[in-house]
Amino acid sequence: MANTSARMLRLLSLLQTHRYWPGGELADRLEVSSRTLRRDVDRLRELGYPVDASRGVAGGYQLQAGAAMPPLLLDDEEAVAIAIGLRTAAAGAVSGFEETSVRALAKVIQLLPPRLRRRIDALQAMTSPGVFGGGPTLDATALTTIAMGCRGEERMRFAYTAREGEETRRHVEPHRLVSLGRRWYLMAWDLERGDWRSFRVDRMSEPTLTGARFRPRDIPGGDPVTWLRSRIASVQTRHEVSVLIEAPAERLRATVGYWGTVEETGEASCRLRMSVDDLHWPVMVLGTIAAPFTVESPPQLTDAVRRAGEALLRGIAPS
Amino acid sequence: MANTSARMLRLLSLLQTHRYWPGGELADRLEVSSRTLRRDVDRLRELGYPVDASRGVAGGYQLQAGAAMPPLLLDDEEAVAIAIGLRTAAAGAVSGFEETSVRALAKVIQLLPPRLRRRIDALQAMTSPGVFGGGPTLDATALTTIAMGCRGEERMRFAYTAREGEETRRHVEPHRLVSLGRRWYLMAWDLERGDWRSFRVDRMSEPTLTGARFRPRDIPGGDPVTWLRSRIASVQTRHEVSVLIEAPAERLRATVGYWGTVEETGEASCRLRMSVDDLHWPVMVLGTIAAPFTVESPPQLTDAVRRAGEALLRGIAPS
DNA sequence: TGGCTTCCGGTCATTTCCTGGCCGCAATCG
DNA sequence: CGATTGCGGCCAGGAAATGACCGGAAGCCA
Repeated sequence: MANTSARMLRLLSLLQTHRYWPGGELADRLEVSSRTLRRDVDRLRELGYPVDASRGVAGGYQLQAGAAMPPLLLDDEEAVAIAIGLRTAAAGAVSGFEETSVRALAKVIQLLPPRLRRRIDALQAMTSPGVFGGGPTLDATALTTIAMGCRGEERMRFAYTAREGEETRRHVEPHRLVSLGRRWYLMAWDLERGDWRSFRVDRMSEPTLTGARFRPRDIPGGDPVTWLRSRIASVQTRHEVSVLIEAPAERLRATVGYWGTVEETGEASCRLRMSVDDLHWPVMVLGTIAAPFTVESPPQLTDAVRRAGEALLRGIAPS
Repeated sequence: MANTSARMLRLLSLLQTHRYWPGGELADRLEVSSRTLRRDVDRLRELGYPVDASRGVAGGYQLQAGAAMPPLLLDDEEAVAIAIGLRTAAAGAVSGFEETSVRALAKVIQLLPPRLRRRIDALQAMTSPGVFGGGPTLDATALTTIAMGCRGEERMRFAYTAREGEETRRHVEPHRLVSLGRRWYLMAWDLERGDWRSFRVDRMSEPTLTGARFRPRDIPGGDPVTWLRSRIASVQTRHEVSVLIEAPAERLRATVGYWGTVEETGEASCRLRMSVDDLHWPVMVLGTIAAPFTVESPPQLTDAVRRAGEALLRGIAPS
């Protein structure tokens, strides 16, 4: 019953946009009798989406949060907002959520009407490259293309610039996209070489889906992340930063927020700990709080602080 | 037909997770004959969701992007990722999208099963407070609550600390949430005062929905943004930053990305322009690039640079 | 080229269930 | 107390969904 299904979706959509709807109005909009509307509401409830009803003079229906996420019916604006949000999250704005975001993004992008997709691509430049991002700027479109390949089990072609600089053309079955350190890696079965390979996404160019599907192979060892770690020579150097600061912990927390932990060490002093790839970041924090501090570790941070401080003072010196 | 509708949703869900599905498998999962499956696919097409079918030995069905966004059927992970992404976007990670993101977020949050909502709340602290955020930390939960009030046309109560510091309790009909400058404002009809009022969200505390609905009133002048602008005395002071830097434009672009514009002024020099609320940000850029520079404007930036530079050097001096 | 797989859509008999109308009932508000 | 609004049982007519069967077409492979 195409009619019924469509009507149910419209009903869901209505219930999702406004919070309350009087039954009469819903029945009106859906062009059914109020008896049928009641039955539709029942059907939604049977599907597990709790529709709350209140009686009385200002009664109405309301969709509540239930055990499962109902199908999200989005208008253009919302769809774009979601895509944009996922893209910034995928770009590393919320650490730990890069992979999940990319997967969700691939799904959304794939379903997004072309006109909306264009709107999002037009904002391409806005995907601020990680803000002092450790790595090179990453093309969000490429990332989603690859994610779509993994999701859809579809073969891909791309050009790859190896570490040594030579460029090769590849034809692979993409399996997993993994974010390690600050970099994205694709784990794939190389069709020409007949073996598993890992590729750094920032070294791939023009990834395209060929449209040919494949049956996923068993991943050696079962876990792509451990497999990747074992393959990747260049382990990201991370710095464990620890600095004593003579300022109340409160003030510091307001500045660094999530990006570090602040322990109170005294009434007006605290220790800041961060784990970063790039020392610029703690340097900036220190430059901002304008309070006396002592670097505990790592030693390189002292150098970085000195360089930044000198660079700043040199800039304002009359030249 | 609860059965049919539910099946259509399941079909949509299946088509959204993997990219290709052989017809037989779909029919199997949905426990219908393959003829019925074909009819279901047709129904989806009639609803405007283009389902692509390919024949031949590895044929199958595939949901394509169409004219309208299909109902998104999300699993837990995806729903959380979307909520997280929207929250960071609402917090200002993508300028210009704050309001849209908040609206979409309100919708998602409202439908999110409690267990997922808890997961997101647990990440509350991660909404890094704007990264040196110009304003005070904003409670994302409060923001969503207010947005839900606007969306659902539901009255709200909250405590409000006026500029002068006195705290009052308010009872309002929330109409619009607007992000102006770096601040959020609620435009609402104050029930006790019987007039329109604007409230700064960061001055509201414990906003709660009362559950009572209201009919939206006509907004004076029609446009909430112009209305708000006319009411708000405190225009956010923005700094127009301009700095000459002796480094290739390329290098700078990689650092500042979207957050500023870089003009080439010579082979190895360029001008950086930014428009910011908070001078810490350009200071950090300057400290990072480690290249000679000259501040053109604003004058306050010179002071800020000096303060930061001195603070940094003082910190590493043996004390 | 032939064979295999897979999707396509027409037809038909059967069964399901959707719909609207009618009713008495219950909850809520003023 | 009365008005409003949702709730759900019952009924009858009719629409539609389903499964089975079919010949056909398109793509892939040897």
